[in-house]
Amino acid sequence: MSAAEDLACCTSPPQPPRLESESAAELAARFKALGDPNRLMLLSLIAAGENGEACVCDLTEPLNLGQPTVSHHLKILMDAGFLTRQRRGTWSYYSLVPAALAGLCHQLCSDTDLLTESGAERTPRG
Amino acid sequence: MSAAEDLACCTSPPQPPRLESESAAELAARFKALGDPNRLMLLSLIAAGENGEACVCDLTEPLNLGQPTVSHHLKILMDAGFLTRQRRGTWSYYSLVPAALAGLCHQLCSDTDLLTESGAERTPRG
DNA sequence: ACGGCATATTGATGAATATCGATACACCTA
DNA sequence: TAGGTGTATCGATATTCATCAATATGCCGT
Repeated sequence: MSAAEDLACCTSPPQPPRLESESAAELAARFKALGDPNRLMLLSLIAAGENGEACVCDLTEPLNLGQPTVSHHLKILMDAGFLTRQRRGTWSYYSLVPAALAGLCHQLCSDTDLLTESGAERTPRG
Repeated sequence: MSAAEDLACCTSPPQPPRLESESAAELAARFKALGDPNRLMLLSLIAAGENGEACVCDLTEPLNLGQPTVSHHLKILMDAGFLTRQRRGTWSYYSLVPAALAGLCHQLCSDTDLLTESGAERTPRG
C-alpha cells in the first residue's frame, strides 16, 4: 500500500451538503443584493435618515449616481426583502425591513450550520 | 405654508452614512463572494466534509461543474477570506476560516449598525 | 528523467449587470 | 385642466462574471 492511498482525498463517502440547492439559490440572491458598495451605502444612508427612512432625492447626491440608477438599486434591495417603500405624495420613502438583515445572518448561522466549526466534530468517522 | 412643505423629504439636514465608502467596498466584496449558489454549496460541502475539509476532486461532481470552474470559485472564496488551502501531496485541501463568516455578520451588526433598528430612535429631531 | 495525476491558470464566449439618457407615470398646485 | 416635480421604467452600452476547453504547473511513483 502506497503512502498516497493513505492520503487520498476521495476515499471517504461523500457527505451531503447541509445546504439544499434551492436554499443556496435564495441565500445567494440575497447576498448578491448586498454585493454592491452603492447598495450598502443606500442601506446605511436610509438607516441613518430621519425616522429611519429616506426618499430617493436624499440618496442620489451622496452616491454621485443618477436618479434612475438609484431607483434601480432600491428596487433590487426591495426585491431582496431588505427595504420597504411607502409612498407619501409624490415622494417614495424607503426604510429597512428590521428583521431582514438579522434573519440573513441567522439563517447563515443556524440553517446551514456554516458558522459552527462542527465540520471537524460533526462527522466522526462511522 | 403648503402641506407639501411639511412632508417634503429634503428639508432635514442629510445624515452622514454610518458606512464609509471604503468599508462599503470591502463589505460588498465579501458579500459578492457569497452571492453565488455554487459558492455557497462549496462552503456547505467543505463544512460537511471529513475533518471539515475537502479537496477539489470531492467538489466537482456534486456541483456538476468542471474542475477549472470549481478552482475558480474556490479562489474567489479564498480571496474573500472564507477559505484556507492546505496542500498535501498533489491534493489541495480547503477548509473554512472559522471566524470569517461570523465576523462578516458581526461587522454588519456592529460596525454599520444596520441591524439595530436605531434609525427611528437614533436621530431624534434636534 | 519520464509518465501520470490533481490542481491552477489562461483565453474565449455568452450571460448578467451597473450605469446613463430619454421617456412615461403619478401627484400636487395654480 | 395644464404645468411642474419626484419617481419608475425603457433602451442602449460598457463592464463584469460564470463557464468551459486547452494548457501549464507541481507532485508522485517507476
